[in-house]
Amino acid sequence: MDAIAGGCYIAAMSQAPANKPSGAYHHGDLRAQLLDVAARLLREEGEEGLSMRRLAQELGVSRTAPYHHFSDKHSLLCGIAEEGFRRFRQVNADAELWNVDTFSEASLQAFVRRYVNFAVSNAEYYDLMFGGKLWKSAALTASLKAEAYTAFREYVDHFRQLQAGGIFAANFDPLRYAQLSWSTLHGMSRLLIDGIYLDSSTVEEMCNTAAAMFWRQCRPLNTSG
Amino acid sequence: MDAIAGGCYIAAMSQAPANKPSGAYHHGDLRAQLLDVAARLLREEGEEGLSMRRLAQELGVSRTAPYHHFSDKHSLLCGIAEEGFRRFRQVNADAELWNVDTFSEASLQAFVRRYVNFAVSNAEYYDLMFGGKLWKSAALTASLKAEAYTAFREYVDHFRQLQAGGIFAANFDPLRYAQLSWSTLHGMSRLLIDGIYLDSSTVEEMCNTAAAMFWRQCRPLNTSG
DNA sequence: GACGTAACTTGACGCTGTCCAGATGCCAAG
DNA sequence: CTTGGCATCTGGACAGCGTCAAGTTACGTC
Repeated sequence: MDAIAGGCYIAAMSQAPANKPSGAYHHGDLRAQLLDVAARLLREEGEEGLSMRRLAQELGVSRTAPYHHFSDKHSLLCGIAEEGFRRFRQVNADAELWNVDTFSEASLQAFVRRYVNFAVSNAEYYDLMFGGKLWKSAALTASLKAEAYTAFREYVDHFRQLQAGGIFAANFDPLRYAQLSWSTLHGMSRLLIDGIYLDSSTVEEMCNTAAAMFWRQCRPLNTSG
Repeated sequence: MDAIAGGCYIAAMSQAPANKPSGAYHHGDLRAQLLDVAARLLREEGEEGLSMRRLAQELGVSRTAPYHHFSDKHSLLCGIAEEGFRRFRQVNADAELWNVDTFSEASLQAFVRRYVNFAVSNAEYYDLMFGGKLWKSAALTASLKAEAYTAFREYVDHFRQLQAGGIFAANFDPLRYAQLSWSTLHGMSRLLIDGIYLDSSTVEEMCNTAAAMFWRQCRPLNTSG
């Protein structure tokens, strides 16, 4: 018992050691591992597969050890969501996609596919990032709130910049457009994740149809009234 | 105790008595009341406010009494969802809305508003009807499955009939269109319910924008290519 | 009045999140 | 080297959960 608990028997050095400001004491970066294993449990067995006790057991520590890194289960979930937003950045990140000069229906298509693909293949994060479980609780971690707002602001900003570039109709409202298109993306993702669209073979076609709809919606009308 | 539990002291006759095949024995239609109170608990305190034990206590019966009407908690939730679909019917029901001769952007507007309004003001039902909690479990009640598929088929059929009426573009795919528009409706509803769109004062405007987008999407293009 | 059966109760089991009081082991100051 | 402080970790305990098994009540029907 002493021999096991005593040393840093789990390699915490495989990644850059300067990455973790205060990890690697007894167990070796337990906090990061809690987040990882928790996400894995969520992915593999769903919401009910994750319990604080089992999480601890999975990592070979006592039931209450996780509480020294997360004040409660809610705060652990916030931590997972935060990690999700960190991964989510790359969906919005590709500057070329939102380039004013090259922006086209194909750009929208690529973006829609990216978004839905992220949501589906990171469902365990997506659920927490944009699900009522955390948001309805009204007690989001400050850092999580910041991540979330940043993500949405970036999304809206893309449309603002495109409009500033003059490629949208004059009465185009970037904020409204962002909300609406995000609703569609979110709805598609949710229905896919939740298994309500059983037939996921048509996902690509649906993404293209969505992109076509977005494209049509953001260009000037050909007829008036 | 005997006096209370003995008689049908709760009026089960206020509705048509033929409605319930096997209710009103000791407690007086416990099954229906379980569904009602469970929905109320969900509405008032969220998912975590509903437990089988508390539900029983709330109705003044023993912990396990509910298990004689629902085999487990999952099946109770299915029952609630089913009731939700029963209430949902009126959203799709208005035949005038889908009348081929009078169909217009205003019809879509009215429908979108109806859908979102139903979702938001029946959130406790909506969550179960279209949420992963039940659908991912892959063990839906047969009756619930039937209700759900009927609801979606009716929705798609509206668009099929409109296309048969010749008011859509020839290459218009009713199924794809139904999936996509439903995604948008579902996404808006979820974001509102989950408190991610904090500003619900712009809901009406968003609904109108969505209807405009749907309308634009289902009419023939003015330009080709 | 007797009986079958639906409705209900009580006790128990293992699980959960979390509080609490202590134990352990590292780092830095004396 | 010793000492103290502190982050980390531990085990016990408590209330609550879903649910199973066995027993009890009360009704409708013969």
